Amino acid sequence: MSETKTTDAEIEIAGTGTLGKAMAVLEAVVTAGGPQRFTDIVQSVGQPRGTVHRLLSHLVEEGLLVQSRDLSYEPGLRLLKLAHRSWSGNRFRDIAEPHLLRLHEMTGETVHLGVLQETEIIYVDKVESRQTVRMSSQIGKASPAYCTGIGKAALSSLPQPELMRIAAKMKFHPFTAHTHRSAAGLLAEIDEIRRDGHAFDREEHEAEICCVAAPIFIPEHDLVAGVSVTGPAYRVNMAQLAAWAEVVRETAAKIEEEVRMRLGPGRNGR
Amino acid sequence: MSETKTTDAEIEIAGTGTLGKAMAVLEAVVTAGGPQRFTDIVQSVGQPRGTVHRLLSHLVEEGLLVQSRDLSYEPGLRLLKLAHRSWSGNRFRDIAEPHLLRLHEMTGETVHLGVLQETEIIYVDKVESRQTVRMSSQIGKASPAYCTGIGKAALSSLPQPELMRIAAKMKFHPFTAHTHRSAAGLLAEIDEIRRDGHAFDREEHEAEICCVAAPIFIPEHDLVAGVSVTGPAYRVNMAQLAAWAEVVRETAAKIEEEVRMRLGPGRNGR
DNA sequence: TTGGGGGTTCCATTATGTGGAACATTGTTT
DNA sequence: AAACAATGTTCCACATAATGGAACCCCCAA
Repeated sequence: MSETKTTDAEIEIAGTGTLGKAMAVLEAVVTAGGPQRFTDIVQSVGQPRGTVHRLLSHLVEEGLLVQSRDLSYEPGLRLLKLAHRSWSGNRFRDIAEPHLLRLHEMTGETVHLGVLQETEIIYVDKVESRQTVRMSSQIGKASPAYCTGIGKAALSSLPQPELMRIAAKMKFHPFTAHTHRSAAGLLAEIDEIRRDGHAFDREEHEAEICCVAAPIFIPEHDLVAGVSVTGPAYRVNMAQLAAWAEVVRETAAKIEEEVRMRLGPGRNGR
Repeated sequence: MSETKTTDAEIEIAGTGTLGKAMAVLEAVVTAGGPQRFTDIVQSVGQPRGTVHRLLSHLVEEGLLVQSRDLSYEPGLRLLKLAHRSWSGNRFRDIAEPHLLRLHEMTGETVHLGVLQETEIIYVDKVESRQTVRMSSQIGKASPAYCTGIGKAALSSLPQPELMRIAAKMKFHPFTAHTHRSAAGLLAEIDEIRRDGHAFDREEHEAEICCVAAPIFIPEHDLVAGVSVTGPAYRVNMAQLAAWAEVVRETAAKIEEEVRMRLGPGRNGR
């Protein structure tokens, strides 16, 4: 009933019934990055005050948010707990882990594992080089696909129509002087990446940060991902990155193979 | 109405209306630690098939779960993304971080920051010693309070009635030969911890793993937490831990102070 | 062909969520 | 001190959206 209406008006921000609204509120608070007061929240999600208030109290009861003494709302610990369990139970990450460690040993630099999710890639694991200032966990961080090594590598393994669909949704924010400004440039580079089997990030997302990445593509499990080796430009120049390209490709291939082997084909033909 | 029934049978797992049920389903899948089939899930949450099925599809639409080709359900990446943002926007962790790094430099061993949540402590940050096998993220992990250094330290800062309330809810699982088997022993130790200002974990949770911890108590923000230095028993003996006790206490004190300063009093009197 | 164990869909019923408006509280202005 | 504004909370008539038992549809094995 809810869908037969074919309402063409309020598409987009609808969200799935009640759960959707609750998640929108949760997202609003979490994304804000600081304590949010009731009125702030009402504004960011465009819902009536009464509704938002009830949703908030439900979220608090569930431990997804906490309300502090000054009445503002912040993320609760339930989210961390859930995420930890979902992360440590993730088979893909688990299979990839030893390969990431090996790649780290070979290169001495930071190694990332990321999964493509529409237009962005989400980091699911990381092996750190020494003492990077920011210590653990980029885990869960989302970055745009078009300006990261893993992102471009992952995109390159998609079938062309799918690539085009996703590219059409991208917004090309110019993070640095080297960031792609439009789909055209990206798509051209993707052709090269398909030919080479690996992608570079030449300070496209963050200045002074470069990487080489290779795609991991397992369509049977709807998994489009990638591995990368990242380092500061002053330490790893392009020649160095190019020299690592092969081991990165090999690592990706091994992960791909092992995932295929251990996870088997999704038994349902399509 | 669902509660006025006073059904004494399926108490417990009620949950706040629709959101609560959805979270129960989510929790069931995430906790299982592997792909869950529809029937499994129906069993673990005691809800009718129709209901569970709808909840699952909503959770999938929201990206909290994904359904794989073989029809089984697994955690989706939305959870990681949310958790990352909530973690990196966490002021307490942010304030504590430099102190943790300093403590790590002084001791050379792994440093943890954990928050008490009823009967368990949840790790919110970690500075790793070298290459521990398990790399990043214990972050989000929950461990029982009664057998961890941070847990006992945190408990020791609670007012007695609150301590008793929580102690009454504990289930004393004997992880090792040194684990407290009952509240009595724990409470006695807590008295000592109150006197000393620090707590030890003498292989009570995991064999061969010891730690010293000190409490961080900020009632104005309902924050009961702790810091610890952890190491393998063969490398850090009790004498070593005792020697570190003071810097651990100092670190805790500094974090406490800085949090008070930067977060201010919760402006509402009570 | 029959039986059984999944998973999915239907749909009448009503419990649940909805949201506008009144209310309470605190801080600011005249 | 009275009027005002801004913010959070509560109420409640209303209808939307969740409910859950039953029918349905596979695929597989006896």
